[in-house]
Amino acid sequence: MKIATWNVNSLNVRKPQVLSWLAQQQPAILGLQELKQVNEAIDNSDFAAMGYQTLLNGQKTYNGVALIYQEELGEPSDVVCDIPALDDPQRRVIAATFGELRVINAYVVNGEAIDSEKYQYKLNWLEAFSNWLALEIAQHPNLVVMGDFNIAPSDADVFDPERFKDAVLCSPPERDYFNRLLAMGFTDALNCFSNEENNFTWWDYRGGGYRRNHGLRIDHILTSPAVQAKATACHVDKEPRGWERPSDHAPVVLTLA
DNA sequence: ATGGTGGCTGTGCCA
Repeated sequence: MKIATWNVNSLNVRKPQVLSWLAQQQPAILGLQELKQVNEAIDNSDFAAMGYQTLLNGQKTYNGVALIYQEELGEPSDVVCDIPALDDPQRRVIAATFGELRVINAYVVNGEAIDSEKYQYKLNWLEAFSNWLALEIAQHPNLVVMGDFNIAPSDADVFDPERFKDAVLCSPPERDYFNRLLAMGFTDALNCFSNEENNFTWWDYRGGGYRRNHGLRIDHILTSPAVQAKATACHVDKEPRGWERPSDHAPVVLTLA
């Protein structure tokens, strides 16, 4: 059983690629970020024809997240589209329970630059997000938290650490929030299974980032201990990043026994 | 080289 996350940077543009990738990889659950569409603009029948159902939390132009899941998983329960205790008009989270498995899919704030207001919004957002995850991991032994975290956890996750030193995506306060999640008992699944250097998930469109492998590892899958015990692999699927008109992110895939 | 590209909007914003 595979669980995956992918920032598609517009579902409208990337939907054919998402459908191709679903057919190729057959994940049980796929978390998408940056739909950039409202729910009403998304035609679920394309997914249904392939045996997938959708849970959508869309937004016009920016943000927007979804969970795409195999219909044989049955009806999900406890669907949540907002972080409790955070008044946030931006559509950045969607969570649901599939049988015994709780899944949270998130598009963390980018933050732009550490001297910007958006960076403060990011830290406030991460505070509420981490508080919520502490409650969730206490309630759900089988929990997966995945998505675009917009945090490179360590210098090994950055193609040029000097260039990104103390910059947004890499600053100590952001990394502190990521480490806070690990301290709660989550495992960084990709980091656990792959010791490869340069295991990047995002490459800037600008400056030939992908061609030069100027990437960062900012998309993650975090597993609770009971889920991690069932995990047999976790990897970045770089193939779609090389397709025509790609997203700037590659999918990350967790395999469970 | 303080740039570059891409998506969506609306003549800029966001990543």
